[in-house]
Amino acid sequence: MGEHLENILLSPRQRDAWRFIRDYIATHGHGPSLAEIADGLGIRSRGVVHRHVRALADTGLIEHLPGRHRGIRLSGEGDETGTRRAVLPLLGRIAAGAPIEAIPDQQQVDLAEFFMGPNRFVLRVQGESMIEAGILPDDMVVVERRETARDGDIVVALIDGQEATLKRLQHNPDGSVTLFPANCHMAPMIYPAERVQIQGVVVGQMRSY
Amino acid sequence: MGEHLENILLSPRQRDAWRFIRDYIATHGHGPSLAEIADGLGIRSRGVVHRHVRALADTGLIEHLPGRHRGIRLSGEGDETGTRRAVLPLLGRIAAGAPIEAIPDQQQVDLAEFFMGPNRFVLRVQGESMIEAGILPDDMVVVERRETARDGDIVVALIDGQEATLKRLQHNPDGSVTLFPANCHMAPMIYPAERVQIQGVVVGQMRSY
DNA sequence: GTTGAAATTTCTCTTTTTGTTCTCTAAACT
DNA sequence: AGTTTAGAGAACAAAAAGAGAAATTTCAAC
Repeated sequence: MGEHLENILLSPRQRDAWRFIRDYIATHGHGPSLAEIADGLGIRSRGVVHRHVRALADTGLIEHLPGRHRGIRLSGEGDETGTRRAVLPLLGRIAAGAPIEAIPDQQQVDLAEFFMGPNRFVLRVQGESMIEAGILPDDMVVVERRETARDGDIVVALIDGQEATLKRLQHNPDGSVTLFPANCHMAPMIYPAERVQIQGVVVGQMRSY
Repeated sequence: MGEHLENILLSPRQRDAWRFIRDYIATHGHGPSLAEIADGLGIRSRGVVHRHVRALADTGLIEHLPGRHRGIRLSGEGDETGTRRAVLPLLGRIAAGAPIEAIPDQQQVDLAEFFMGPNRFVLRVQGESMIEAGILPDDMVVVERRETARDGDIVVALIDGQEATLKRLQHNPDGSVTLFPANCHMAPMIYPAERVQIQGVVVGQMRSY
């Protein structure tokens, strides 16, 4: 266990950098250059990035080999005692015709990366209106709070300020909107735009058996 | 020591602030700034918020690192480094007929609790064989490695040691097993037990839009 | 090896954001 | 009366973040 990472607190920007570095290493297999981090974060100055990197190294989150090109590595953070890093190995594709043990090159799926984001929340689904979109009763949907959505998005819509439903959205040329259920036994509903208030857009879905 | 008496010690406005901070950290992964809290509570003065925050810190509900930007974190949470707690607020049930903001008393969904467990891994789904069970192509399924399963379980099955598929399992009286696709365009398949090797049971499913 | 592009480090300076400390006001409650 | 809770707003201090440039080192091609 070693180092206590207790009293550290990353600033938002440092967290951005840390996220970028993690993703970069996961994708490329080696560390990013300062310029690449800068580019990834929309920073124009490598000096700024260097400051962030050093801050991250101070916390122990990364290992920083000074002077080396791409001298950034992730430092021992995988192996805590089975606690709650929401990470599962990704073994590959099912129906691919290979025994599972045989699949090499394990990636990892980070549930946090998969689902977390600003202004997101979870709703439990009631009813079968989206069943043909693979959203079953009692599933959980991850919703990002937003007031507008694009055609085809699955949205949480509030009708007349009263009834909240999960439907697929489409704007009509005449200004009205149509809410499509994904269920052939239910009819689409057309409303004037004023009566429909978008509360969020579905960005994820999960189910536990 | 005797500080679990939160509800008694907090003034109404302090409780508002406490709730806001909790939700903010849950969704954003880092603490709010005083201005953001002020905005969230409809307060125009950061000084007022500062007073509330300090009161909350005195009760021990939050930890307040003085001077630091966004230096608020939930006490007892040593993490918040880069390993975001995979936690989202659960707002309630959709199709329940209430505006989302109105739902009180937020629970939290911990993605780790939801999906993590021993011997679990993730597979990306290929093909439409389980589409009527709400498992679509490119979904991820969480599989728990197991060699036996019960009737009705969705299993990862290896046939003749060659082809891995996702099907619903049923044992037949004669010792054979039937693998049911959840797709009316595909036929169930019956195999002698020796040809079918269970590799795991689906315990979860997730999708990202 | 030598060389030169690419990368890292170290500066200084500026801007933006945030936190802290005031004083003053007002309502609600004892 | 006095006390508690709450808010507004101003003024200042400090932290965080960025720009840009110069100096230095690494590293790979030659």
